[in-house]
Amino acid sequence: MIRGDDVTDKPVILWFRQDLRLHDNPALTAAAATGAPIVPVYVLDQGSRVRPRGAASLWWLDKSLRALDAALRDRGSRLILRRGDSETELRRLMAETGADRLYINRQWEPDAAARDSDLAHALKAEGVEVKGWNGSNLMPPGSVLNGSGEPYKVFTPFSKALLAQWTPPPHTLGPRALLTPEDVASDDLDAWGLHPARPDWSTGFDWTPGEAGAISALSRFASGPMADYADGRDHPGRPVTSRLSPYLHFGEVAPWRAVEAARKAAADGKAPVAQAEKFVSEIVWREFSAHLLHHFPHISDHAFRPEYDALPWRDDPKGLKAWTRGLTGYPIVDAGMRQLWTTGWMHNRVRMVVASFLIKHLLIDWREGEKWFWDCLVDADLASNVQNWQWVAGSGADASPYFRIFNPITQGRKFDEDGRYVRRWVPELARLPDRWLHAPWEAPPEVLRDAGVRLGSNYPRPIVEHDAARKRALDALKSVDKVRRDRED
DNA sequence: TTTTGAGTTGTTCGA
DNA sequence: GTCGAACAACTCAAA
Repeated sequence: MIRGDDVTDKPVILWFRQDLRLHDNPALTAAAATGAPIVPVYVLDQGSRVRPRGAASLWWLDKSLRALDAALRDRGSRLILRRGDSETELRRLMAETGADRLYINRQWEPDAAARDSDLAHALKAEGVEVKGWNGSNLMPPGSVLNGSGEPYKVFTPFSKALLAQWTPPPHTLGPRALLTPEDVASDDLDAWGLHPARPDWSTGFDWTPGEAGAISALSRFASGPMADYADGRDHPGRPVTSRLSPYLHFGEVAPWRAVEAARKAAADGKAPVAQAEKFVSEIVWREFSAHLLHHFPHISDHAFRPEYDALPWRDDPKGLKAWTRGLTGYPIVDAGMRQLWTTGWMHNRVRMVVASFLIKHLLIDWREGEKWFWDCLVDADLASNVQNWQWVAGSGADASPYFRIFNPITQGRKFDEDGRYVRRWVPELARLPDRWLHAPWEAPPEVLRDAGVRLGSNYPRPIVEHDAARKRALDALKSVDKVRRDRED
């Protein structure tokens, strides 16, 4: 047989986006199976078609791209970096390399999906083969529907339906070797300046981005802390959460690997089934968020329940600033906001408390908080961020009822009962006895003095009073409820 | 079509 | 200190 100038020798472009891993990567597996040379590329596109990444997210991306490049080099390949408009850069790369195939793991966020769809149509019309796989979710968003063919709006039935339909995909190992053309130009990652300088605010970021870090975080979690997950996950001072969220966001581990690890730990007797399934349930919440954003794209910047967009939000720049800086005078809130700023992450329980405080105690639009989280979180994920903020606001699908207003004092006493969390992140209160730690303004003067706390001087007095703020929020939220009832009359 | 049961994470009040 | 009820009905999903 004469091969001649076989078209299969033209390279395949493997466009990495939120799938920065070599194992369990469907697009990579398919690309390797073609036997053709592969051009792995990441395009940094901070343009207008999708929401630009925030600063903490870019910090993570920087390290993750380095890890991916190193893993590819171990296999004789390397990561090609380009910056600019995705379509322009991919067309340029295809022209340079003669590639006529583009393989991707699909992105499900509506804006990214629309961009990809436009790109695929345009390229296909020019004879380019464009293929996509699902590499980021247990089930592709849009594929789980109720008996009437409608999207679920309640978590529990969604979860049951998803887990009933889902079957774990087989493992695929990353290829041992990848052939990549030598002469393809790449940007210099250092020149992208993704790591902060002047000042470097990331010195407290305690993370190992990349696939190896993801696998080790998962196995560490599954072999220990997961056994106490259902209860322990609520206590921010205990190291019981998986801390897998940024790895999942960037696709450094497939979510099905996390589910599999949980179930294997349960089968091996390392964790009770109920504890492992609680963790699986959190993975399914991630699915639910993606599913909701897919079906209801407007929720990225509007309430799922439209009447909530009419809430009489307060314009309060001083309150917002105090919240972002961790200077509200409520220790559990301040601890959370400082953990976020310092480490790029916040414990889930505390995320609810600080979100409830911003929305309900300060009556500030949830979108302000969502924006701040977007910029500060290494795990910033559009679907999850928006869904969770709307859950707290009460404006989302299957959301918290409007009269549920977290009491930051009670939450602190209940979930940070030994004060470990507050003392770590609000050191100026560290010497206060447990009894007063979550409400320092109630402490007798001599207790404050002995602990070195000077309210209004080295730690703020509460910027709002809980009872009054709670009543104000209830009134405002009732007015929303009235809007809805009036409209229905 | 109608009915029925259920619904992530809370707080406050009064007995 | 502990407990149940109220908060406020509503929407969803499935039988």
